[in-house]
Amino acid sequence: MGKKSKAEKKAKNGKKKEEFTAEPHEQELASLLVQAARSMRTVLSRNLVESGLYAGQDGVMLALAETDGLTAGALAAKLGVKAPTMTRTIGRMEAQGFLERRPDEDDARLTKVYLTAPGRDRLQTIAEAGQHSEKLATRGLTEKQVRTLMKLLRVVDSNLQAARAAD
Amino acid sequence: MGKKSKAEKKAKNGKKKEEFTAEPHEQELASLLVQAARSMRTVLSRNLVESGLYAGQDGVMLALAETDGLTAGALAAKLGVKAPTMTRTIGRMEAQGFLERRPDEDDARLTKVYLTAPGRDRLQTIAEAGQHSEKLATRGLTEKQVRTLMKLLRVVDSNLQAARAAD
DNA sequence: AGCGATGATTTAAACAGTTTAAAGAAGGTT
DNA sequence: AACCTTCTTTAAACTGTTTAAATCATCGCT
Repeated sequence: MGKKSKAEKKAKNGKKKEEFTAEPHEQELASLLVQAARSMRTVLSRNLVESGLYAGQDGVMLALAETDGLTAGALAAKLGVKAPTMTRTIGRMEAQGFLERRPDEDDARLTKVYLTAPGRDRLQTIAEAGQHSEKLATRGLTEKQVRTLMKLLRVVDSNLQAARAAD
Repeated sequence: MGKKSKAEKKAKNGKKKEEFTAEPHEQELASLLVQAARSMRTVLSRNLVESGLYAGQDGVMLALAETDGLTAGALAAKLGVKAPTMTRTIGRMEAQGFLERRPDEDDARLTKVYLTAPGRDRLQTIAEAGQHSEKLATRGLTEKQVRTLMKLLRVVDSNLQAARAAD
């Protein structure tokens, strides 16, 4: 790959600043978690793209699959994002035809969100994409380790959401 | 909170679509991981903002703290993003004065990235922000559980990066 | 009944993060 | 010298995210 030949000539640099070079650097949980999730998003996206969704939208679909007719605010809270974020996401997904907004009949301040028939058709694909990603991600782990990981992640997520809430 | 009073009148809706309402929904690893990371990003951002950084930039700083003078490509690979993403991130951080680009002396195709003095000054703050976020995130977990979590996350990340690479 | 407070949603504006595809620049090879 | 390869950057097009302000409906109180 024609790079080694140059690497050797590199001893003359003379700009070493090792007084600040950190030790092998104990990797932090924060970076690690964010990075693992970045990888997951990418892989998941690749598996979701065939259904016309992006990673991040699947959470909305799954939440509605469980409880159809959630309000925008409830969805935002459930996914841990702010209301305007959810408004935009819902808007995009509505434009794609996966869900629809209907005002609540009793309290017109509320907007409830429902899966459309085409949206419901995607649920299976979404579930499969998630499972496939999970399979790739957990290669070499035992089922018990996977359960442990999920349990720990749930604790971490719950802790962090609590910390966020304490604004 | 004046919402309960309305919730009761809601039995008449008549638009139930329970034929598709999923069971309590076994939460997937994929969603869980992505969501936990979203929370982490938010909390970490809050702790980083005082140093003028955004979550995601800290990874670049830490990588350079360990090995100053990495190439743009090496940074991208290390953080698991594509080259143009890294170009943009580096550009922003250079504009903020935390790092600088210098062409390699021997191979002008290579751009090496170095921490500036102000950048190096931030390292301590960044480390503290990470530690603080970690502390919040792991409340109620034993040290051993945290180590387990990190070990499992490393496996997952490594698996996923391998899967991504197999383009 | 009307009016002001409350609450939910949306708009607007401003960033960061990401990707793919294409263009540029420099090296190495024949 | 011409060509192919490698690394970086540009360009274009998205999604995700936030804060602050605007909109609008309901609720509670006088």
